Amino acid sequence: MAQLRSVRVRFAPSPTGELHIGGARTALFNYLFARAQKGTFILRIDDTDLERSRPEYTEGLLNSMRWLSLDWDEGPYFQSRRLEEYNREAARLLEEKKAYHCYCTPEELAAGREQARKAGKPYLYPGTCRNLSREKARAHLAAGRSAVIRLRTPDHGETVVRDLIRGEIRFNNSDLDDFIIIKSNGLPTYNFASVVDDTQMQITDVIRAEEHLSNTPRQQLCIEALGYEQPRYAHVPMILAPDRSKLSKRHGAISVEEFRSRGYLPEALINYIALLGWSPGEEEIVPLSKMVSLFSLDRVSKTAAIYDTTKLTWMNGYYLREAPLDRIATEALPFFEARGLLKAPLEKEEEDYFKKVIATVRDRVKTLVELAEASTYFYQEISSYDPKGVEKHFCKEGSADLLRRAAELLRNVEPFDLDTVETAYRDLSKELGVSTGRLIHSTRLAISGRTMGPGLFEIIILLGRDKTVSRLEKAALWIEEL
RNA sequence: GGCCCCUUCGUCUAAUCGGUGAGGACACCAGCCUUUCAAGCUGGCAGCAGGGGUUCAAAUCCCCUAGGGGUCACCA
Repeated sequence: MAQLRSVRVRFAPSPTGELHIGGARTALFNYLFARAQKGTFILRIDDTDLERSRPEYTEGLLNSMRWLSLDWDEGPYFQSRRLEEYNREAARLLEEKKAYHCYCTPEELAAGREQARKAGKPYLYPGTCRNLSREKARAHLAAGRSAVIRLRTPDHGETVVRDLIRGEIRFNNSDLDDFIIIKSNGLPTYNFASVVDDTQMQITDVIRAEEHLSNTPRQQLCIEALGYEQPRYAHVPMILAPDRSKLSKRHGAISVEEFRSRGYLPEALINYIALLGWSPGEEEIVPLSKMVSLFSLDRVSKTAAIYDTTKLTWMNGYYLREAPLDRIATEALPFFEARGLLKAPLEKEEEDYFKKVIATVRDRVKTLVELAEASTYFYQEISSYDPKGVEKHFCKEGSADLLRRAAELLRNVEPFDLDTVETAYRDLSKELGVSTGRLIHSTRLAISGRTMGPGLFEIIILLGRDKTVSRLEKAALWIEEL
């Protein structure tokens, strides 16, 4: 079908918490759709819930979006600054008798619901105030009752939602009641505010989580009453927690900020969440720019996905290994600072060394937290030796001597470079009549405190002659004191 | 409970008008490589929720059952 209007989509979070991966993925899909269609991506903050909305959450939301490089073209718009729009539209509906004031108290409504529950019947607002006489209304007002505004919805017929992902979904209007569009505090409800904004902002495609599917007929009814054109809808599957329940804070790391602080790279997180509900085709490692050219809604699945950080972690390791060194250095620095290994800003020399350390260590870690952890011995003296390693490599006869001979060798070897040191080391092991492995393993433990890590000779060269020699001697002494 | 959506390896998914030994990725296991740990390479394990139809032929279409999820607020 020919595209008449250029595409306009929006991501409309409510600032009641940090951006979590479900929201991030909805934002991503909107972003991809907009970019793929050369359309406009709008950010709107749905902050009509006075109780729960916090400005600091808005700030966090924006930060997370920026960090993920989900840049938007318009906004952020704030619903709280558009209240006159909702009131104007509501007034028009009132005028046209498509909406009406309702004076029922929350207590009365709750009582009705309770009664329905007891009777095992579904509760629908009974329409008490639907055709209230002027006198009755005045009486309620005089009695100090406050009013809400409800939409007058059809009792018969059906409302059909045409969903780009799920096809036609039919709802009986008789199952829908006259729901509230303006609360007694004068603020619009979600279903109404959302619709007024979407129409006024000329949103062409509403792409959002499946949890909104059931609300869609209500919104379509609003749009119909307002006399506007319906947007297209696409409800993307939910992301569920590992226990199959709806994502919430109790499920551990689910906010973008948390992933960030746990040492995940934005490109890895983006790539991973894209795969939750969307399939790029053959290759799963897809950078954001590539995603744009590959993205289409008909490759979005209908099935809810359970998120599982195992694959994300693998992917993070991949990006950690493959990304340009400078980029990793930038991302890693805060983690090195947090461990007290470095303090920004770095001197030129410090920075060069830092990059060398990262280059040798990054191949075997999966997160930036691990990267910093695995780099400590390049910055700090050895405070303890791995106990299992001690048992294996330090407790054998002659271990201390072995290390002393190694120290002696390294003190004198020229030039102090990878090949020369390695050759000398192999020669030494022959001369001493021990396996090369034995010599290597005990050296590694002595200079890094660990049994695993980068190639030994890389560590030695990077650490430098002086530190290596002194650590070997220190270890020899330590063994003798055992 | 009413309404709505969904159901392919443990997890993410492919198989887009019915014809495949049901493909890939992560994880797991084994082997190779190797100074350790990773990485990499090779191989392996593992799935169409169940039951009925329709059809020469069903993961794919229809119905039922079961399971999961969502929603029914003066939350969004």
